[in-house]
Amino acid sequence: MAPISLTFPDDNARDYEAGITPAQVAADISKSLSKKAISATVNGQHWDLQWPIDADAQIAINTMQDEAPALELIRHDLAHIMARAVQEIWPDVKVTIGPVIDNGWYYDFDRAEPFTPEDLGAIEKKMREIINKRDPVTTEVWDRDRAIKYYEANNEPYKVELIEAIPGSDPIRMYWHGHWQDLCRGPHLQHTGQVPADAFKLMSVAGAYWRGDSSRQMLQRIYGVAFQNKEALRAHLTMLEEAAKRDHRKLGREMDLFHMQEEAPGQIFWHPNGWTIYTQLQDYMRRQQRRGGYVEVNTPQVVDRRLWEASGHWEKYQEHMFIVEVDEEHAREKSVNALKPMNCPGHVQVYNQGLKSYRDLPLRMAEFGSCNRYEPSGALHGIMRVRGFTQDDAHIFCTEDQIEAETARFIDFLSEIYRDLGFAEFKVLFSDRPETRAGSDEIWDKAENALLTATRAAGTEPGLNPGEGAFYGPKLEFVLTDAIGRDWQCGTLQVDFVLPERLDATYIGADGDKHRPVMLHRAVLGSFERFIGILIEEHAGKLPFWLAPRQVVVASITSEADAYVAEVVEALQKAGIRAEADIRNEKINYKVREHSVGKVPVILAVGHREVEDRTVSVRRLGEKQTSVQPLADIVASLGADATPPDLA
RNA sequence: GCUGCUGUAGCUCAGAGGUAGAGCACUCCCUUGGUAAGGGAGAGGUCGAGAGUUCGAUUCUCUCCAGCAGCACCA
Repeated sequence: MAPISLTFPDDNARDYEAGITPAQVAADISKSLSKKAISATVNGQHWDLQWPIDADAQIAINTMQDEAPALELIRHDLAHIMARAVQEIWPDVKVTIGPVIDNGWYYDFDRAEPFTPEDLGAIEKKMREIINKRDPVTTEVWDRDRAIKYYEANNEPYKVELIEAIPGSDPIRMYWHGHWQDLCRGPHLQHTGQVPADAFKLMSVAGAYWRGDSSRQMLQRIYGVAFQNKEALRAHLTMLEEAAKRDHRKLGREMDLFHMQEEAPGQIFWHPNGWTIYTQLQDYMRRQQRRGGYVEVNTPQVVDRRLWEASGHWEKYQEHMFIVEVDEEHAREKSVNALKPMNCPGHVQVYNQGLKSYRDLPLRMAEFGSCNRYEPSGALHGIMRVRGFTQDDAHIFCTEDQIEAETARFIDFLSEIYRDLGFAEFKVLFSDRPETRAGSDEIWDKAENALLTATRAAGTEPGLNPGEGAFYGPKLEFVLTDAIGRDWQCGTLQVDFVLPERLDATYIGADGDKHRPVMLHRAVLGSFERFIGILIEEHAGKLPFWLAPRQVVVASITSEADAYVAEVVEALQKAGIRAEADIRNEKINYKVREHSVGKVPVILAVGHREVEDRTVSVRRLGEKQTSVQPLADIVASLGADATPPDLA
């Protein structure tokens, strides 16, 4: 074999025979490294200690001190160890796939009986036994037919299907954890004992479709989390507990913001407190939109099917629409209507009134559009995914040449609003052309380039969602994250070549001929409902002062202060502050606790001293310290705090 | 929509084949208390809905509805 040169992170190089494995390299360096090694990084690629190296390369030997490879291996080996444990307990269970995910892994199984929470305990116990056995991990590359025959003989049809899907040029890699075998691309640890036995936990079982296809077998997926040590696991579990306290459904109850009930699934009963947030946000958005060059319109809720047929919704979206048929006896006309699931067709109707000139473009038409969509029952989630919601929707009618400038303008617009609302960071995703689509490649090129160029010009490199664009055009998604790390699309910008055509929108160009405008569908918040949900979770209920539904509670310490409490409340209200009195016959401790739990940002306590001095004792949410201030001062400073960011 | 789990007082939850309990919240009384729960009394439930088994069902079975987790969906 020809010698090869391996270069280490310290830039020293050593010569080895081609085909040498990192395990041998580690052994060559030192006995202790050989024991501690978990994997290698070869030319930037994560490399199993058993894989041969055939050419000159950069190499680093990883140990448990190297966080990224360590975590990947711990989680990946645990996926295999869990699958082995399951098959040792229930030999007839069929195994499928088990990848590493954020914080842990999952593995999908085909088993007739459901896994119970008690089963999870039994599996965990078995996993620890396997870890304690310190079984060696070994790997071989097999011939494709041999691997298929092997799995057919072992009655593992899912593995056969996986192999059939592996491209012909790729090796079929087999792994063994002790006697237990799995198809896997690797890499893995040296032996099961390298996995920390006290730093993982099985979390839950849920259904998952085989290969993510809802027309296929539903499997049982077991989720686990794992870390490098017990402390990190504990920290993660604590974080989950803390996140649960920020859940908008819980805070919505505690802060008396809204409720939902069986009779109206996926729809929200807003309480006075919640509706205050909603209207504050809407007022703010309305001001921003005016400033941003939008005109505001409003369009009908219940619309004859003819329009939905023309727009294409009847064909493509009907299963998500609430269809309204009036009882024939009462119907004036026997039409079939649908509640609008989107505002776009309505906006085109407004656009189509009167001839438009190229001088009218870009025309930015906004609506706080109430939409109803029959979302699948399993998709509903608090106020974040609902069946009745209001979008801060707008459609920009423009020419192809204006797409880029309008996109840039929109990203600026959205960024400022997100910043005002406390979201300095957000993800941007770019979805390009799907396989089935309308419009020529030429026009797609143009639209995709416009979106990308404008996004990059705004200083953001979007993530790519390949092939996930709508059939009518590419899109940008602006994604925010909830308390437990689930992503929610809020803002969006979508180019649409199709709807103007279908609904015959035109403008007269400088040449005197009719032309088709392009439509940009765009939303900043997405929907008020979802955005408020995110806002609550982001702030753990402690909303910025200007959005807080109850900004100030003035609490009496003694009933002799009642008259002064009323005076303070009135002064605050005159300054535009949402203030209320609490003169109940309760101790100040009780009142402070109750309003703190209710996330009221400022509590003003008044007793004899304050009445005497015409002051208030100020306590801000989350602070133990109080300060005494003259009434006039606090009215002025809270009045300033209450000013929305765009008016400050 | 699919898989699994759950549904008892306004909230958080306990309970059992013989028609229900706690804490908090609520109402009243006592208490006027200085920054996260003062004391006492009282009221409050068709045990998610319907059907079946049973002498008897809130408890067991089935169907439906809703919620939760995940998957699929998300113009």
